[in-house]
Parts: sequence; structure tokens; C-alpha cells
Amino acid sequence: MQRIQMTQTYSQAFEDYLKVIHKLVRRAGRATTSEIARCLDVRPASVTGMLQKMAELEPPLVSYEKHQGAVLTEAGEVEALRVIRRHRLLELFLHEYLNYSWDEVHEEAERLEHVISDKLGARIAALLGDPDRDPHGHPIPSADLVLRPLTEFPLSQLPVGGWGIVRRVRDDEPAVLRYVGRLGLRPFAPIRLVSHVALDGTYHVLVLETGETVVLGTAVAEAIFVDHLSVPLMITNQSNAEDED
Amino acid sequence: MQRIQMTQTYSQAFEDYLKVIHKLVRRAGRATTSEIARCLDVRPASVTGMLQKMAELEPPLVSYEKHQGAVLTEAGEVEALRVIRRHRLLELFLHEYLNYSWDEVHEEAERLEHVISDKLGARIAALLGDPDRDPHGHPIPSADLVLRPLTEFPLSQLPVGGWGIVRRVRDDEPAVLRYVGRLGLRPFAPIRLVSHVALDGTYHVLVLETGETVVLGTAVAEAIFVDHLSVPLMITNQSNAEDED
DNA sequence: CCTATAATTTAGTCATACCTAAATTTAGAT
DNA sequence: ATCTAAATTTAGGTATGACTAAATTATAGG
Repeated sequence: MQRIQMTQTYSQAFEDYLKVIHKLVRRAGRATTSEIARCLDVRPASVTGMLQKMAELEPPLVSYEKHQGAVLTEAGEVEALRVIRRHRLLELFLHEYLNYSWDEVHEEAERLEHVISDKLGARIAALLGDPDRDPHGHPIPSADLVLRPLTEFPLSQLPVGGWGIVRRVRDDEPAVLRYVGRLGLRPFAPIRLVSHVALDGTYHVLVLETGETVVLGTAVAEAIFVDHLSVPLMITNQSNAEDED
Repeated sequence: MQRIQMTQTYSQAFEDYLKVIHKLVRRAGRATTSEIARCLDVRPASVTGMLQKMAELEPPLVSYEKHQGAVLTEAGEVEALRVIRRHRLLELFLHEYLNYSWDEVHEEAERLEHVISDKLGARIAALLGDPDRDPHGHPIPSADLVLRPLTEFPLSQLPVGGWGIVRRVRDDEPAVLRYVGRLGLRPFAPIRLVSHVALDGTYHVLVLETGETVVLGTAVAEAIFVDHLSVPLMITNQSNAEDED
């Protein structure tokens, strides 16, 4: 009465590579050896070795040619999305049920994502009501592994004077998350880019909900992703829609 | 602002060895190479190698001499109890919050116990109200790693005619757990050993709560642990304290 | 077009944790 | 006390997935 593992399972290392390659391919069309190495904090030579292995599995997880970087195959995409789904479900679960703040969830989920069964993933998803966003606003792939396409772009690319709504914040820097959270820059927060000082690379941002204008450096302004918001008034309070700093 | 891991951390393999050695030492005073091998489903030669490594760590986790088996050192005991606490907290958590039945929790906890942080362990313990039993009745080491001493003994050792109360059931055989659970033999269930048929090794057991007398084979009777119960009446319902089958 | 630099790959190591086969030690039966 | 069977250890090997150093390929500037 041994339980059979229906689903092929890959090493933690492979799962980490798949996640990173998925991210880099989304961002740039392909994942280069050195970018993967940087993301995983390993040496490029190690990445070359792993890409060769992943490309020679049956089925292959990546399509890889020497010096050309890698992209995910169909099978690789599926596996990557499975890991990403587990990760984001776990983040939300830790946040909702175990009192984790949004800067703490990532690190714990990084380890748990590799060991939870499909059953546990499904139970967590059910408990959370089949959610589609993690605490940082990242989309959670659906149970059938469809990932909502991303429309948002870095706050740093908002036109000066333009309104936006925060959609997500990069989750891999706890310090950034704590800082940004304290400023009220959380998913769904309406904001306006008041000005950009090219001299020192700062962005002056009005946070509608607090009425405060905050000043962000480039690193932070590039870690916050927003959508355009044409009519800011629809949201909320009285008269500060035209406040100036 | 890197987070420092205050607590020394050991490989999953070491943690598994520590758990098994802890169990065997409790049971028999020391853990032999072949018993460890059987429990972990590895070859004795592999165990020898691991015992040598664990004995030469600083601090050593086991005290080991050739051909004499191993016992845990103070440090090994602490680590073993930490893993056991995580395992049992996880089992109860899965049972209470994620709809796992008592035969499902062990397998999932086996993997999770190696990756959850102290923080997550503490949050789970708090949520559960600092429990002292897992779903199978095994004691959970306290936060300061004290393990309640065991008084219970196998049902098979109950004197014929004697009353007992189920304290715990071995958790590593899902089929046994499902079977035993269906019979009502769960922790705190009062029972009476009606008779033992030496011929075929069966035990006839009255389950007070259901009024049924069930027949158990040796394997099952040795997987159920009970304490003596002098006065069965204290517990519950009307007239079946002296029911006979 | 050619060269310097950056990116990548190859070749060879290492640690972990398992394995098999063979040698050795222990322990029980006569 | 001895011999045999069981338990244990040693020796040598494998797969993973990292590393370094050296060789190779790609690319951008002149």
C-alpha cells in the first residue's frame, strides 16, 4: 500500500534553477549563464554544468546551446510554475495564518517550497480561498498553472506628474520591504510621481492614503511596480488629489 | 543586515540519524548499527560511516565505539529533541489546521521538520497553545526540550482481564493507523484486554466507547501503547463497564 | 578587420551520503 | 575453548552539485 508519487520530482537545486530561469526569461527573453549565477549566488561554471544536465534530462527542462543562454522547455515551464505557485501560496499562508510580516515570508517559503506535497499545496490553496496574489502582489499561478500576464512596470518609469497604483514590490530584500511598507507603498496603494530629480536619482512620490510625499532612491523606485491610474479620485479621500509637496 | 542563524544547523541526514538513535536508545539503551540501518532503510556500512562522522564533529553528536553501537551525547540529545519537537508540532498543526487525518500527517512532517525555522516552529506552537501531544499521542518535547517520560507499554503486555487507556499509537504505518482509528482505538480510549489467544497471537479487546470487542493481531497489539486503568467506570457511559462480547 | 575584455565553457577537485564487496570482530553453540 | 554465523567495519566506488584555474568564444571599440 505504498503511496506512489504521481508527479516527477526534481532536486531542490533544479527547482531553484527553474525559478530563476523563469524570472530571467520573462524579463529578458533568455537567461544567461552569468545572470543565473548572480541570482543563485553560485559560480558561472556551476551554472554551465547544471544547464547541460537540465538540457539532457528526459524530458529536457531547458533548451540550451553553448554561449547562447537558456530558455525553459514546456516541461521546464510547468515545473517552474509549480514551484512558483508553492512559493507564493506559502508566503500568503505564512502571512495570513502565522503572523509573518511581508518581509519575513520569502525566506521561510524559499525552504518550504521544495518539500511540500501537492496535497499540502492544495489544502493551503483551499484554506486561502484559491488566492491569486501573494503578500507582495506577485501573481500566484492558478492550479492549472496559468500565470496572469504582468502589466505593471517600475515606479521609476512612471511619467512625472502621473498617477499610478502599486501592484507589487520585489520580495527578495527584507530591508526594502520593511522600508517600503512603512511608507505605505503596499499593493493597491494609489500614488503620484510628483517629481524626479535626475541629479541624485531620487523620486518624489505622493502616497495618496497618507497624504505624505516620500523620497525614494533609484533602487527602491525600481523595486516597486505600478500600473497607470488615470483617475485617482475614484479611490478615496477628500481634497488631497491635487496636493503639491 | 544579514540575518544570523543563531543555532547550529545539521544536514537532513544527520537529523534523521539523530531521531532514530534517540528512539533506539530510549528503547534499548543503545543504538546498534544494524538497527539504525533498518530504521533508515540504508545499508549498515553507510551507518558506520555516518556514526564515525557524527562522533568526530565538534561538539560530537554521538558517543561511538567500534562494534559497540552509539548513544547520543548531550549535544546530540538536544538536536534530536529539537527535530522531534518540530516533527510533532507539525503533525498536530497539519491535523488541526489543514485537515490531515492522523495517518497522513507523519509523511508530510518527515519532510517539513528539516526545513522550518525556529521562528515558524514557535509560531505554530503558539497557535496550537503549546501542546504536549501529537495526534498519535506521542509527547511533544517542551520548548526547553524536556520530554515527558513514558509510562505506557504495548497493549500486548496488558494482563488478560485488565483495563487500560490508550495513550499512543505508532505513527509510521499509515495502514495501521487507519485500521486502528476505525476501531476507535485512539488516545484516551479506555479498553479492556478480554483475552489473548496464544495459538494465533490474537488479542481480544473491548473498546469501551463503542462497546465492541475487536480482535487484533500481534503487530497491531504491539503498535498500541496503553497505561493501566484501575477503575474504568470513572470515564463514561451507563452500563457497559461489564459488557462481555 | 582586429584585438582586448568580458562571458562562457572545460577540466579537474571536493564534500556529502549513499552503495557493494571483502575483511574483521563478536557472540552463541557445542 | 573453539568454531561458525551474524554483525560490523574497511576499502573503494557512484551521483550531486558545488568549486578553481585554464582555455575558449563572443563582442565591442578602434
